[in-house]
Amino acid sequence: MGKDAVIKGQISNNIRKLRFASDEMTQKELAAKVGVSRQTIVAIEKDHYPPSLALAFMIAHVLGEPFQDVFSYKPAD
Amino acid sequence: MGKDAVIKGQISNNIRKLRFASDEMTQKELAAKVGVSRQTIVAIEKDHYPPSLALAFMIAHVLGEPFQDVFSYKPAD
DNA sequence: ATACTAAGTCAATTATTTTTGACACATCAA
DNA sequence: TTGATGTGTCAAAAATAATTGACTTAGTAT
Repeated sequence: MGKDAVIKGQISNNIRKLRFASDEMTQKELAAKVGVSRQTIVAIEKDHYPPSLALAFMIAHVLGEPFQDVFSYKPAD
Repeated sequence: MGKDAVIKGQISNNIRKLRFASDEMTQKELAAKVGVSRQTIVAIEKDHYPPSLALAFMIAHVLGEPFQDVFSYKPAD
């Protein structure tokens, strides 16, 4: 019931950094390229909730970075 | 409306193989270790739907394999 | 034959992710 | 000032992931 999703372990991402590294790509452009709404990109960048696995893969692909350079996971235990 | 999820690009996984490689771990055991139901593991192994990003990370972690050795993505374009 | 384990399936429900549309705010250019 | 762009936020709805419980099938053991 919390506003933000709680995960076992912690997922983080570098989308924002990599977006700027990738010719200053805007949220809107990234959203269009991966086929989701701009709000979805905002939410993911700000860790309001994690992307689906498919979306995570597409984002890494569009940013031209290996998956593990975009998303990382730190186990709880 | 389709029974199985359709993704842009193709996600596949080696959970089943790695489960056996990991001391013949059963679906039930894997489910318990990652904290989901057995049916969820069945569904993911059989590609009925993809796991959430968090679950994907936890599965890789429990199987003791790098993420990219468990899940792979083949872009549509 | 009976029982147990592993795996698969189905339906119905709950939880989470994603969408749309609207609005706000700051920066920059005309 | 006016307009455009980039970002952030909210609420309601739609789509998808995950749950529970029940049932089936195959293999293997007692």
